[in-house]
Amino acid sequence: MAGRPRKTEPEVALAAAMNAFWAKGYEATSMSDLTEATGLHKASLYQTFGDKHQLFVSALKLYFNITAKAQKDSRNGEEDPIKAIKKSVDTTIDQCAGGKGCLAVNSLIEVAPFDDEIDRILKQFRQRLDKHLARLVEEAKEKKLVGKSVDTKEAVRLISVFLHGLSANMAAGMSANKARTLLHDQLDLVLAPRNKFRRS
Amino acid sequence: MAGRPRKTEPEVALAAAMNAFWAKGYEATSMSDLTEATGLHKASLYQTFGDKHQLFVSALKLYFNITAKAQKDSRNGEEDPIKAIKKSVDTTIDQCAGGKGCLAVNSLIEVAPFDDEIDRILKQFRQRLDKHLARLVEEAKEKKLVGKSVDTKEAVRLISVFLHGLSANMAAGMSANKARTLLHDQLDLVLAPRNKFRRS
DNA sequence: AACCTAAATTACCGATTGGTAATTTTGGCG
DNA sequence: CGCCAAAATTACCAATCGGTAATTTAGGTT
Repeated sequence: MAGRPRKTEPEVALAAAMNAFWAKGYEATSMSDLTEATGLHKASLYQTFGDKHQLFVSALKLYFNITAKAQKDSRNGEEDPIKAIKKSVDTTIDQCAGGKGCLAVNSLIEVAPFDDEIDRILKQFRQRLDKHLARLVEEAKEKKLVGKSVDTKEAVRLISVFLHGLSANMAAGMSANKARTLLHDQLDLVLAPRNKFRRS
Repeated sequence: MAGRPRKTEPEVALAAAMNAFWAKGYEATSMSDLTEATGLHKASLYQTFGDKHQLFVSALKLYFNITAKAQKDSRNGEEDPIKAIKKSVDTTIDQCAGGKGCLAVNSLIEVAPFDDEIDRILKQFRQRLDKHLARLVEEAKEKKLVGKSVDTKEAVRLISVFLHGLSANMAAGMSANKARTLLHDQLDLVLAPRNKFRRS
């Protein structure tokens, strides 16, 4: 029934491939980069994961599962929703550290504009994270930790877009500490009670 | 003294090359894409601009000159520094419109991490734009249009990072209108008098 | 031990990549 | 006109790209 045993588990190889794409981007990561990263020969990669594009899709999905799990974990044992928000976004920052940025944001710029499937996946991913943040903001509003005047959707968007910007900067060398500092300032700004006096 | 007259001015070809890089990114833009875009044959491109990398450097520099000029123009005839800030960033948004994002931000993610020269150029570019914004914020503070408590450097960073995030989102389809709306909210937040009550 | 199955590996493919050398065309100028 | 310089063009290159077919190796099963 069983043939020759595999020397590398597909999950391990997929994680290695994900890291390769993460480090160099989709186009710049060649099949030979992937064989080197995974330890699998080219033909084995094709047999196990399909072509380069399918492998990238699988890698992206793995990235999302890892990210989603990290987000969930960051919530564990944290009652204060504000602190939960901070832990959540800090987790995101940590993921972007090391000059890599966020794989999702990198792909958003590099491949989503020319690839409908990737675009769909990334949109879905973004929506999931936004909803996660939105729930926390709503919770904070219910617990009066944040003013009613704060529009949840708007606040989430302002945070989300800011995170995209941080990822871009971290991909190009911004330190995790600086990113965290800026992010916390942004959170304070967005979640603070709004003053009603708007400039024209 | 003079040889055969050129049928395409180098500046025109360079602008076309810049648009090609802008539309597809550095890696994904092949020499044959560039010949098609510029109308010049491959060998002519090499003779005029050097290799692909040098051409990209020249294209980036052109992009910066165009951007700097647009920023300057947006200031003309505008007394109110706050309005000048809005016009300035709106100009940036307009430049990112059409699903292309900002060439500088795209390159920041795609090529800066692996290319010291590009990294240097982009850093310089960012600093220049930040200084431009900083001048306007300072001016606004002097004219009491913005509270003293606003830290100029910090405010500029918050705006700049946000712009990066918008560029990433616009590259993946966010409309210019939505981007403008978010950006204006961000400006209102950042430039509004800060409340001193910070959450822990 | 022989067999079967599936993973590993080798060898190969056409197309495209970035990049050059050699040649032809074109117009200004003496 | 005829020469010259520079742009245009053609033809070519090795290397690498993503992708496949054929073959070898290894281990569980009978």
